[in-house]
Amino acid sequence: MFQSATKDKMSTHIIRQVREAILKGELQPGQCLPPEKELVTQFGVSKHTLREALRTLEAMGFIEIKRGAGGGPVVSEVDMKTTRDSIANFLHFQNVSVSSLSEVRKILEPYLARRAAETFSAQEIEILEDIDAKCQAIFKREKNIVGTREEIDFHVFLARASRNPVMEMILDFVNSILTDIKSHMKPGIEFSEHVLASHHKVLKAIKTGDADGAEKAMYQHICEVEEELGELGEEKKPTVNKAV
Amino acid sequence: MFQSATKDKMSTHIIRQVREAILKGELQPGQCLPPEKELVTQFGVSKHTLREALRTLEAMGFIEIKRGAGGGPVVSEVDMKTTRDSIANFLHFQNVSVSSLSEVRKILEPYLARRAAETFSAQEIEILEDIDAKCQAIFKREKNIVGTREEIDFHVFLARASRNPVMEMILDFVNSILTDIKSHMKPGIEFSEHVLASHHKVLKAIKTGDADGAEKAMYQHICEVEEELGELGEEKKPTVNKAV
DNA sequence: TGCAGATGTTTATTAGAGTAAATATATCAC
DNA sequence: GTGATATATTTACTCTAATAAACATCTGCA
Repeated sequence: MFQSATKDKMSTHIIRQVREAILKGELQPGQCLPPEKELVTQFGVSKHTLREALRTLEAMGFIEIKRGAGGGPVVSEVDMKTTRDSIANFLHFQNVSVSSLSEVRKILEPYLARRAAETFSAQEIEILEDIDAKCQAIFKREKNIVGTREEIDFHVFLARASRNPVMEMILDFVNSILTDIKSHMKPGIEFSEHVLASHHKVLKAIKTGDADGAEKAMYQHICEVEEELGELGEEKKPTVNKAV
Repeated sequence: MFQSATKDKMSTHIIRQVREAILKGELQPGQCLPPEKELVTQFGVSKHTLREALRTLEAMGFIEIKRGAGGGPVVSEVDMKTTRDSIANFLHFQNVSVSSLSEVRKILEPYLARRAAETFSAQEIEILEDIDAKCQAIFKREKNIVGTREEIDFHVFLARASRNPVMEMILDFVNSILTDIKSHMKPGIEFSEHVLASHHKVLKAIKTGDADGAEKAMYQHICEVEEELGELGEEKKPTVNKAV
């Protein structure tokens, strides 16, 4: 009914103003904000207060701060990494498990594989083959692909090709968190072998336009991963990643 | 290969330490951290530096800070609100649209409706009826249910009942963002009427254990919403929410 | 008992000064 | 001129010290 009369903190005002300016498009990603010294006078607050506000905006992913001449706060798009970390932190406090992640995968990914088989252009197939080749190369070198970005990319690319940013984001964080759990379980060499073989089966079906085959192969791949990880003992929470 | 030799900022060290302590469970949600004064001596940094670190941890959702006697930093679970905002901010910079959100819904929600019809207990059905009743009550009062939490709850509860935190989170943010877009489009009274009628159809199928019916009704509901919003003109980005 | 005020604790904000890092610019050798 | 090196400048980062505001609790008076 009435507006709350509680005086917010000064830094909150600053955060809100900058945030809204960015979301409204008045401040575009890439654009520089004035340096501390000037912002202090513009907002009429002390350096300390201003810096706290900038720190918060930085944590939210709205700005990056560079030092040195020509540096200062720069507006940036909120990126997947910031968001992924937030999701991972949230799920850490829920009972996220391999099976809960796998359930989501089993619904979404076969759908995406089918779509890929039906709609992929020659170029898209080439990219997917590239990703697959990179995985193979890593495996030859390291005898392990668990925990690499490339392993995830195979799945995320199917989502990216759908041109649906929501789908892509979901695939990204589900696979990232799952991979994080995996790498703590330290599966053996045969696990990576199975993954590569499955990817290959999916890829082949997509290449030949075999929608049913792609859907089935993907479903089976996810089930296999879930089972093999289940055998590897009790599931651990996604633990501390490097992010700060 | 070698560890990066770049000196991180002092506040980064503090953030990492506290964050890891919380993720490892050494610091439990609800637990109080020592007041600024003591943290300053424990970390051996100035008050300013410490406060910046606390501000960042606050933005990440790991702590809350209360002022006054007995106040201070309190460890808290990273909650859905923090995470939802982060996702909304991220998707703001992608081309999220009603159709991209609807595509995800069309895959996940019919599945959940089917599952509900197959497995819901009498108690769970009662809760769902309660939510539905609340929606009806709001509609009678306001002639509009768009933008209310109750509208979302109907969908999120189906996910919550699946006991899959990942699923629940996805349903929460997809429906929250969609509702945010909706409320900016200001659909008329008949839109709310259609939504309520559709919810009722889904509810009825779940109550009678009609899995096929529930699945189909939910799918149709989502398509209907997508179409009606499509007619309402070009889609707008999810705009500024109140969060700070 | 119950209310008003005093007291102590803790965060919020300010001011000012000095340090360290990154960049830009000028200088010098060739 | 070109390239490398030194210098200067810009900018964020850190620290100290002190005041103001919020909050909880205790105290004393009616």
